[in-house]
Amino acid sequence: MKPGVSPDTFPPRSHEAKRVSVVDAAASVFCREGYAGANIDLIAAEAGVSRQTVYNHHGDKEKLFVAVVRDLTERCNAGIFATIASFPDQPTNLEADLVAFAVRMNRNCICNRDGRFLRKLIQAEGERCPELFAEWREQGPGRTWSALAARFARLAFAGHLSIGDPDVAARQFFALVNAELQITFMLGGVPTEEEVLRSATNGVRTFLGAFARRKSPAGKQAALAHA
Amino acid sequence: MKPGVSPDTFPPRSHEAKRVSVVDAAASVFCREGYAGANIDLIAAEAGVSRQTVYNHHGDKEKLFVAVVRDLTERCNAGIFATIASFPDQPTNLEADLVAFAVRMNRNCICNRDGRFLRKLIQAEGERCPELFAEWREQGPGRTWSALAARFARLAFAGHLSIGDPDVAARQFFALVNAELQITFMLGGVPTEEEVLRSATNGVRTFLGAFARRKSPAGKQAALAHA
DNA sequence: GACGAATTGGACAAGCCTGTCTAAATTTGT
DNA sequence: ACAAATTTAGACAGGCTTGTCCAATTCGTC
Repeated sequence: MKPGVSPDTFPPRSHEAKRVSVVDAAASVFCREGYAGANIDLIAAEAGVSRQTVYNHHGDKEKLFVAVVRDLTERCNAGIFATIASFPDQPTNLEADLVAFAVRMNRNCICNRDGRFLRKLIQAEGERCPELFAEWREQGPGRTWSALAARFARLAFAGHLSIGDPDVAARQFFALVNAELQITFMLGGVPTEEEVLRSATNGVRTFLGAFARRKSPAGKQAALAHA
Repeated sequence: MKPGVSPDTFPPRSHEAKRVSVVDAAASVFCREGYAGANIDLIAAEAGVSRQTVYNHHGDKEKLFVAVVRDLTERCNAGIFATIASFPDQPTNLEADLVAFAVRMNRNCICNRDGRFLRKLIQAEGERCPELFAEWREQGPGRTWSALAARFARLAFAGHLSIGDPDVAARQFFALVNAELQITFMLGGVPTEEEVLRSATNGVRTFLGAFARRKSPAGKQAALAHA
């Protein structure tokens, strides 16, 4: 019989599943307590395994930490690129499409578990492990920013935007869209769906105020008689 | 020493100076190593005092940490308000004045020692001490943001900007102006003067692209009589 | 059902850190 | 110069954590 239906206890897991459990629990504890304050016993308990299993899988605390950061980086990158794939290359309603994209990016990459944890680990331990986080910087921002800039450049090329430097525009887009969430992020909190939507709406509006083409390139925006 | 006889010179200079040394060293070590990883012996050595002196002045590690955060908050707030006082209320060249203001704010409040340390402590330990950082939130952002919003509202009232919500505009201004420094901030680094200037210039340009009055795009706005 | 591999729980040593204590040296105010 | 307060170095106990070892148990697979 399979005793895996009890919701309170851990169902039986494979070798690999336990490895993942340990990394997940370690991410949570490292974030909550900091590297020095993280306790292997607590990680083991939170993962539902014995302490010995943690050592069997990952060697020691430092190696476990590295595994956590690599894991989070990989998963976050996957989420970011998946979301970038949904960038509105051919928008029907530019403002609404960009807001929706910004909200997706927030929900799937920035505010979700992996995104919050990775950001906090980078902030807290970045200086302690220069080479590890230099690697993250190449793998993460180094690629995602240029991918995003390419999308904005395409929007501009198609006549939807009037952009000088696409890299600058991409960074400013995210700065604007998250402008009202900074303090929540700083304190490690999770913004509500309403806050995310409001910040994104305000941000996109300002972004388009600066970068939207004012001469009605495609014809649909001609309805908006501005000044 | 007779207590109460000389109310003007209560604390011997060296005594108070040592207290400050300890707080400064503690800020540095708490930031570098995290709260749990911070070692009182190291703090004492870095402050140039004995460990016992640390305990004499501040009681225990937790109290020392609280003293550090309060100290940094106070000093940062002073710097922020001093810089806000230099906000260009009557700009001669709006873009240049706003860029200069943004650069001042960065140099004096965000990138300096106190600003970097306070930000890192908030990010790293904010969740561990909710009441302490709730207090910071009231004392710091709660006041500085509304003061800044008031300055932008005045600029709008004077006809230099076309703003919907001044609070939103203030937050977006700083988001834009620091847009290109985010990763450096995240890793605890200090941007160069050139990076700060470039980010501020790009940010202000976009900000004005969204909020500058559109009536006279290329002319000198200072020529208009202020009503 | 049986066998090998993985897992568990607990004991264990070694090291580190906090916070206290003491006696000696130093500084401060008068 | 004197007396009180402060500072210092070092020792010290108590607690906690890491990483290892091991015997007993459970799991996966044939």
